Amino acid sequence: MSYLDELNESQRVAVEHIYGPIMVIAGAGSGKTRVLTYRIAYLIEQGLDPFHILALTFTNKAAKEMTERIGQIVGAAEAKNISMGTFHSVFSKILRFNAERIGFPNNFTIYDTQDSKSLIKDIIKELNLDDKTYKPSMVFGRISAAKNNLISPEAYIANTEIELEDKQSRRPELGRIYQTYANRCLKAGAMDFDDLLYFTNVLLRDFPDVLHYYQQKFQYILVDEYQDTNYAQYLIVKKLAAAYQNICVVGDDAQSIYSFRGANIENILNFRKDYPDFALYKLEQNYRSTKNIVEAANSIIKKNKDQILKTVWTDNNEGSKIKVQRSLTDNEEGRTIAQAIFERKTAEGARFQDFAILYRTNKQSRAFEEALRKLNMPYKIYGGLSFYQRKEIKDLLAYFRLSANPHDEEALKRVINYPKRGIGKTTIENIIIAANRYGISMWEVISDFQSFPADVSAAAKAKIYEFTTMISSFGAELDKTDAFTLAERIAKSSGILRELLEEKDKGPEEVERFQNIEELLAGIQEFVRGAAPDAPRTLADFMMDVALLTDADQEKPEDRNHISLMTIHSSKGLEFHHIFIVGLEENLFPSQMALNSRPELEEERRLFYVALTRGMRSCMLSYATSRFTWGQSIMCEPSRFIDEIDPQYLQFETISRTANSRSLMGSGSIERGFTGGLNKPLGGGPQLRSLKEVSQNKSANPQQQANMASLVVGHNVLHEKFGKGKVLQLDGQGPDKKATIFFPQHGSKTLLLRFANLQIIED
DNA sequence: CCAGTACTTAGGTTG
DNA sequence: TAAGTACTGG
Repeated sequence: MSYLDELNESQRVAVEHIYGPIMVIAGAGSGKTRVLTYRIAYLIEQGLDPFHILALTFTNKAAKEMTERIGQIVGAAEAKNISMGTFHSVFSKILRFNAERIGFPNNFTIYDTQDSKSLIKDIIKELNLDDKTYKPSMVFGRISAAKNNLISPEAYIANTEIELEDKQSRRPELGRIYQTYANRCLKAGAMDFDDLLYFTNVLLRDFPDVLHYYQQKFQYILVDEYQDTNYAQYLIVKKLAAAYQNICVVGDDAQSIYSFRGANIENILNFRKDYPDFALYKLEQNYRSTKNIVEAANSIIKKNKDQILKTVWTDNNEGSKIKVQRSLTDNEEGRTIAQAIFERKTAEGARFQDFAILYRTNKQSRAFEEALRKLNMPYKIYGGLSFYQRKEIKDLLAYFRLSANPHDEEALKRVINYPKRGIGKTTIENIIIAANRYGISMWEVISDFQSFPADVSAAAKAKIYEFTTMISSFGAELDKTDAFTLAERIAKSSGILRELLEEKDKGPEEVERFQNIEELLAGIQEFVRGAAPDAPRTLADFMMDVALLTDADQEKPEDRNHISLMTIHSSKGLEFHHIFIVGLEENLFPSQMALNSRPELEEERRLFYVALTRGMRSCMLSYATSRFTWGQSIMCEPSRFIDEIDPQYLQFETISRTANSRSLMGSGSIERGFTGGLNKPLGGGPQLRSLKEVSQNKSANPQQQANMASLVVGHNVLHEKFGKGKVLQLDGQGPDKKATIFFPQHGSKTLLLRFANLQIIED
């Protein structure tokens, strides 16, 4: 089998060992995806029915990529039959098949986080609780944690330990909120993200025949990113694997970065207990990064106490050192990095997609966005507010949702008076009160005031009647009309399209909103077109997992020519030739909230490890000394993580040339040597001082080659003997790189940069 | 009931 | 800063 030759020894063993429980601990860049992919391909080539394979990934993107790669080996038709996807997407489908068993309609809605929080907020208000002690996001977090640990509302209330905990934090009503929330979701026929896992567990726990069915179906189970699974996920896998025990989990404890949403490293350790005769394989050879990057990353992860022993190494080149770049402000950081990318791209002929800017928080993207736009460089911001979370999209989707499931409370509240149709806040409140009193959904109240009297004026009732009639008429079309036709009709007759059309000439934002709606409709059209002619796709089909989609899923290969901007979290699993890890400041990265406990700080460190190991060839670390936060500029100290890297892998740059070079003797970037003494343990004050000393150190220790990497055609340079000149041409790579330079006094010269000792001059 | 305005308060990562 | 909320006057 040819593809097996592409594997190293440990990879190959992990692929060919197909029976029984196995765990693969895979270091960063060690070919983990390759092992998973080939393992599945191998299973199929051994004659195994793809229908019996369950492969769980962490992101939709990973699943899609894997399906494609497997398709290339065994054929797309076969690959399609594998149950592959995120926990959420795979099990939401299973839940739809079996929804009635657990009291849900099979067309249940999936509430996204926004929906959940908005409902919780309403509940807090309805229960007359103080919204400062009960902040929706905090309450949501508690409920989420409970579900991830499979604690039902009843169990939550009955649990004396939790009760005590909540009393001590002066939030004794959390249990009641949880119970109300769960009840309202049930009435609305809605599940939130955590419910998808929670109710899968309930389903497999309470219905042995269902469990048996899926145990037989999924005889071979693979789980990617096992270190990031939470208890609910762990238990699902454990139950499904119980019959055949053909389970393969792949993970890297050093890259566990999701404990905030319940991920549990214990799952890796538990594996040993659940399957005592398991086989353990370690993938330790890194194929992705330079020695410098691998070793720098090793030097930092070493500081963590909790980890499984492994030695990641590489055969790759030494590579250049990791540059540390200081800027004065966050905006200047943006310009500096944009400039650095521009220069490197020109010098090396790199492509835009070779670059990524990685940050801790989404809001940091702005400065880079602006700087890149000014330099006319294409970029794409991943994450942040996704397409499906935009207001106008959510509004239209709410109509779709209501058509499929009119009990969907959040959707109803969202659009019952949008566009404006004279149904006011009081009316809505009174409907909710009535619904709660009768223990039914809002929809049941408004569609039958006769049976369920509510304190609603006759005028309002008339308007509501129009509304319910409209929604019902949409609902009646669901099975008869294809998704696109119906979607378009809804957009029109709901009044949303008209509303947006009217506002269109107000400004560019309004235009964009309108275009977004058009884009959504176009997407639905494509969805319909992709269907087999005998099985037209309905809007309900489209809505099935739209809540689980993210923007990354839409990306097409042809529009990859851009610099990527994303959080480190979303960069997991990706790789780029050149990465820029920015905002390396205390209180930002590591995050302020993580400074209180060792485990949290270690998670931040793992996050930094993940960031570093995304880089294939080069890496730059950047920080600013001041940053705009909440409308004011605050001073920042460099992150402790910079100090924690063994300094032999680092190279310190001075202040960026964009804004400050002029004040520095009129000459551009000046390399300063690093004199050491930075490798002290934690503590901010002294760090800052020593970094300042470094940048003001006049006894230069030139690292000219690195500096010259940024040299581009058109630059003005200064030469010791020939004076000022202009770069006309660049040839050769690495140490052999040479430049043809025109010197007004001496004519054109071709010089090896290694020896030329040039300085770049601004303008 | 609605629209416009003044005021408050965030703070983080994802399916 | 920016978004979301509360209040006020029509």
